Amino acid sequence: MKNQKVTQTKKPTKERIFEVSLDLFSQKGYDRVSVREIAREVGIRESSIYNHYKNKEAILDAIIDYFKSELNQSSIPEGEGEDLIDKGPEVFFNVGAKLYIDRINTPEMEKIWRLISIETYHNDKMREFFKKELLEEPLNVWENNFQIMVDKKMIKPVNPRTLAYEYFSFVIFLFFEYFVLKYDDDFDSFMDLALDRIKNHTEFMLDAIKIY
Amino acid sequence: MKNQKVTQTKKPTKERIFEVSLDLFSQKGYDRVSVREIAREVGIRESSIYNHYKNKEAILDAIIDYFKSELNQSSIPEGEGEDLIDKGPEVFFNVGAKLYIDRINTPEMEKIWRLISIETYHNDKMREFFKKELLEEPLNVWENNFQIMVDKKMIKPVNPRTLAYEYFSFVIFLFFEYFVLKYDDDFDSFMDLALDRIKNHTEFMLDAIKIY
DNA sequence: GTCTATACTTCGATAGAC
DNA sequence: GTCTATCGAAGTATAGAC
Repeated sequence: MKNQKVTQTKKPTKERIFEVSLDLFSQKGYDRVSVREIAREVGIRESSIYNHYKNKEAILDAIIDYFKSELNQSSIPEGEGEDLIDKGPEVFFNVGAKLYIDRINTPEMEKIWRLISIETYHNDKMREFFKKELLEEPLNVWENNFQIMVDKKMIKPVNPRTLAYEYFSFVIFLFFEYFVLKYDDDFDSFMDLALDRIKNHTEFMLDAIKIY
Repeated sequence: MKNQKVTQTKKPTKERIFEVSLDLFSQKGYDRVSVREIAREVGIRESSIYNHYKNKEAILDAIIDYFKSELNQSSIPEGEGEDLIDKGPEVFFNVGAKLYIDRINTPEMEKIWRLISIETYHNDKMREFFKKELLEEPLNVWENNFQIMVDKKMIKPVNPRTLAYEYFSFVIFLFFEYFVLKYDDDFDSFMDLALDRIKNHTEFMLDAIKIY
């Protein structure tokens, strides 16, 4: 409280650099944002940036680290998956959808998703992260779940890997459509746009695989 | 023949600039390729580039123009769509899949697809092109086709827009996976990778909507 | 921890000789 | 149509005073 006498709640400079960088990176991409620009927006000189971050890339790394830690917090608790499956495919699909949406729930996370979408295209580190953590790992989880459902005869005996692709490719498509194609068109959040579409998708899939 | 006396078939400089630029752009993205680099690869000085193209962006425009003209050549002849539908959903899906694959059949087209995938992220012109020509238009075509099939009671009465999304989101996903995530991993062509996957996808969809 | 000043690099593009 | 030479703008980063 000592340094915040009046109305102004002054954030540490390092935090302001983080926020401004995220804003700019997510709008224009890492390459198209200069250190000068960040400094100007923060209200300091470029050279001062280097008192807080080793270099420009270190800012990006900090953002991704933040993203990873947030992602871990919203993941499924170990072992709870199978209990959920027993409640039937409907429930499982709904919880699954909610899980994705929860990971994009704040403005910060939405910006970082956008940033990752951009940088996946020309940043090797980012592409590997996307491939492993955001694509292969979820695909494996879904395949495993479908396998269990098939084994328990809760759904038709379709190849679980195929089902995983059928389910998840639509999710990736939604991300692509929202974070790449529509990002500047309007300011609806991902949630508003995605909920109905995911509902249609899960209903279609349920109809396709449920046992009457 | 006058200038090609010996073994060397010398392409015009303008063509070589086109080819080299496409190579480099598709590997590294437009921004990360310099005019100097193009010139070096072609074997001339940077200033000579400007005798053939007004500026760097004009090279990119030429590539996209080439892409558009190639795309038009491989599209469905007007009016042939409905005849095809009458042959049943199986045939229609197969022809549809072949249509996509035909558009990526040459190394040049594959490179341009990759380039478009990259530039869609930060080039406004490119993004609009992708949205209209490569996303919305095909979605509308598929929706229309599904509508006809529903009307003719060839498939179950599912919302045709939903079906269009279900079908097409998988295709977009394949593109994304191949042109963005896997591009440097191996050198299989898109065709080799996609054929089986598309087959699984169309079989799943057929099973989901066909009337027994 | 912020500033001024500056080093160093790379970029797209042009002028003008040949 | 190619070359040499060069410009101006913009980028990242560092040194050192305060």
